[in-house]
Amino acid sequence: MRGFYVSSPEQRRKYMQVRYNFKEIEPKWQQYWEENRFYIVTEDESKPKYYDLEMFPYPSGNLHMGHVRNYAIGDVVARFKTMNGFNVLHPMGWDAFGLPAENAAIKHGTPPSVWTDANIANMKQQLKSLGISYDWTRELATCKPDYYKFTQWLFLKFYERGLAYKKKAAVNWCPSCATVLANEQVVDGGCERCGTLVEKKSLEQWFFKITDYAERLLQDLERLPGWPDKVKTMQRNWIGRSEGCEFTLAIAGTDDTISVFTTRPDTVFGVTYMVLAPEHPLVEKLTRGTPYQPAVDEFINRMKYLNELARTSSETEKEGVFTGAYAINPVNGEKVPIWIANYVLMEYGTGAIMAVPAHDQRDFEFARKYGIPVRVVIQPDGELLDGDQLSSAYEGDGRMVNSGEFNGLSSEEGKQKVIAWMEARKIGRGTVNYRLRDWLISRQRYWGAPIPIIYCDECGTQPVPYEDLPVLLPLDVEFRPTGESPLNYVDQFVRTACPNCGRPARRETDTMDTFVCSSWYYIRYTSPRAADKPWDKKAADYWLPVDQYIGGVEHAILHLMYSRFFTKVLYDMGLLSCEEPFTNLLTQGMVLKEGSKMSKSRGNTVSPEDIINTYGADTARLFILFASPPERDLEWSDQGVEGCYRFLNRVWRLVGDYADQVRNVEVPATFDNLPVADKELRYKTHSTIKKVSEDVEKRFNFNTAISSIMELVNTLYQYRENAVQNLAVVKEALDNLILLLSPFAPHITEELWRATGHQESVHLQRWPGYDEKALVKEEIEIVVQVNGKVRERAMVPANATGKELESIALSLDRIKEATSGKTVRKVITVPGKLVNIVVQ
RNA sequence: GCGGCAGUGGCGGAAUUGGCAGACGCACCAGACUUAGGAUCUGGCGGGUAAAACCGUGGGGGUUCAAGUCCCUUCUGCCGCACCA
Repeated sequence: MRGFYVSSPEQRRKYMQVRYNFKEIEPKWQQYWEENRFYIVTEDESKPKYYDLEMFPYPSGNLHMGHVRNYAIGDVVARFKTMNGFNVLHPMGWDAFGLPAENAAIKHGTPPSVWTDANIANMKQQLKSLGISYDWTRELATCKPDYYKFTQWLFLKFYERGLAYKKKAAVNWCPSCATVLANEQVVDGGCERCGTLVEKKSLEQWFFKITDYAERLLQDLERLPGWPDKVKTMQRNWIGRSEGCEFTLAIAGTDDTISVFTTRPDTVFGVTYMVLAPEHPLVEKLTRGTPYQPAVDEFINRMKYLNELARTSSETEKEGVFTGAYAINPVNGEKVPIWIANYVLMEYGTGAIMAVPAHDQRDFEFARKYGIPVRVVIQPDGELLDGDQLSSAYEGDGRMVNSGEFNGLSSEEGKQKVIAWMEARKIGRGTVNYRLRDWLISRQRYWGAPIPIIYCDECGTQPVPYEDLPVLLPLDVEFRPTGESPLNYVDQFVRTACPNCGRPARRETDTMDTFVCSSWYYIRYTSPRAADKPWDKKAADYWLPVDQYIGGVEHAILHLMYSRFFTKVLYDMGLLSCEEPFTNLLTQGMVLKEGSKMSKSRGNTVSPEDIINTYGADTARLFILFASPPERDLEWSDQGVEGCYRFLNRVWRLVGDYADQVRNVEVPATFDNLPVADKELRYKTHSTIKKVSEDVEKRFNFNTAISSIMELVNTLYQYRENAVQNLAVVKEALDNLILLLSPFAPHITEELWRATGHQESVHLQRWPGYDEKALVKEEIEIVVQVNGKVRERAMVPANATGKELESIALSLDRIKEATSGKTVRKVITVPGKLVNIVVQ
């Protein structure tokens, strides 16, 4: 370790003299805070509440720098709010179900529960060594029966409401994790966790009906001014609302119909063909026994073996085959050919489209490839489009043409009129479609909350009665190398009695997606030991919603949308009083080293434990907050850490040197007739209070808050050079320095606070206010510009008017020089800032 | 392709409402103290010049007395979405 290498005992002794002993003071104060129950809170109606929450971690075994950043940010907020008189709830827990525990079990033979408990113990100790102000009495772990009992309880509530249902569906299957994935967990066609290419598999699975809430999830984003626009935009895109019209077309020569969804009913006269998704149920019926069947079957088979990515990428060339069937366009009675094509998806809309090549780029490309006519039915102003000449589709607005009775209408009017026309004939209606799909929550894994369902041959699917919860996960299970969930082999688990008829029945062996567990943990924290209900409503009503939520932007869609969904459902059930769980959201950036994300595979990780051992928790926290504003990525720098360590030592020496002198000094309420040097120190003290308060409260810009504290320290070092010093002014500066620094570096400030004569903990103090009078300056420096370039600076009375500034500026020697022989055309004055003289 | 964010010294970053570009820190240089320094303190530190002038916030154009900040255009990087009818 640089800085700690010393070669002789004398050197070591001298060395240690100038460095504070964090190894002694950090554990000392951590123990003191814990013994004195500093951070344990209860509901208190006399104070405003503040719920400060950081996303709880998966207990992988070790804290990484991203965690340290997350929790350091949260702790500054918690301590700052506490000092400002809020009753602050700041809890921590463990998102403890999940696949890594099973992988560890297979690899090392350790049961997932044992492995997880050990990891939690280790990480908890690491968190404690950071000195974060958590109320540990509220600790929870989602893998414990007293928690997942209520995850199951909530599942049953959803089931009762028809919001949990089972259906057979083509689902995303990760062959490596041997489980299904939610749509949200498929990234670029691969598994979010391991990257393996996802396959489609048809399985009976449990879903949560999040689509019922699509509109509210979208609308209520408006109610979240405290969220970053970026996250709201991502959620909006994910929900993917589009307004349009669904209508049916008859199939020529049959009694069958095809339903389609379109956002452009105004182009319906431009339909020159139809497309069904290859999986569309009508395809077989239309082609069976026809000369077209072999080609169609061949095409469908080929599509089946293409993975999702290749199939749905916009890069993929459009292709398709004609089915031999025709549909009747209801608006003009035309017969149009029905094709199947790769670019139409069964999952969206009705799985079938009307194709208008003149006004849809995808249809255009397909039509050109297969020689299908392109008919213009929308003409933009000042242009005359010709379907045969077009080089791309015209997707903009215009006037309807070739559209019978609708000719001349604008696209906007046309949409309304065509929908009305279809509604009048009962063949269609205006509808809204969402890209959002229902949330698939089944996982074919062991280490998760069992889905509380029983299958009885007589009674069918039966929910486990509430009084039988929790459905306990057996802890002694055998992992076989089949990749299959070991729950399937545990007879005592699978075999049960039907709650309805009492006959032998089987338990569901799938467990729930861990995102279910993390969708309600912030509620459980409000009454974590409630034994007969998931939470105490009074406690939840007192604390919720979370005032400040802090975590990585990687959860922008999944966790944050699921939690919003849960909150809305629970609100509708009357179990919660708020409709949105997180009032303010801060998405922190990543911690990088050498420009890329820290990861074991890259070998560029920095261990928080090592940093804490070498420099102490205060230094680690300070650096990570100082190096970059929280929402931006942070480049790790060992030298930067060193710099923060140096700064804390500088504070330590400064306060230490003054400690004996100021210990018994009283700071008066007002100061009168101070000399300039003392006034300037007071100005710095109070302007720093103001700056740090605003940076922390309004902007979360901890980096600039810390830099202004550094400036105060620099000013104090300079003041210390003065022969005559006012110890009351010094004490005022030191007290405030320690108070301002305390949320960032809680241990060293506690030690120094006591050293300067205070009996009570620094963390029980009020956040300092600033003295407006100390910020008033009689004289200030202004800048004098000629033609926008700085030519001189001048000290002027702080309250000088524009006119006065002008005459002062024009009387300055350098300005006279710079303007001599030129005509003054204009003088701009900004009181308190500058004068700009425009000359020709 | 669409949407969003960003681009400022050798580096991390600051400039909050259009008003002194580069706060603070790192690195570097010099001095002091010193048996010693990888400790500490003091000073310097965008380019340029003897000193000035002058140039400088990815590039080009514009608005303005004044632009890192506003407008147009363009390049680069990152993130999200991506055949969603």
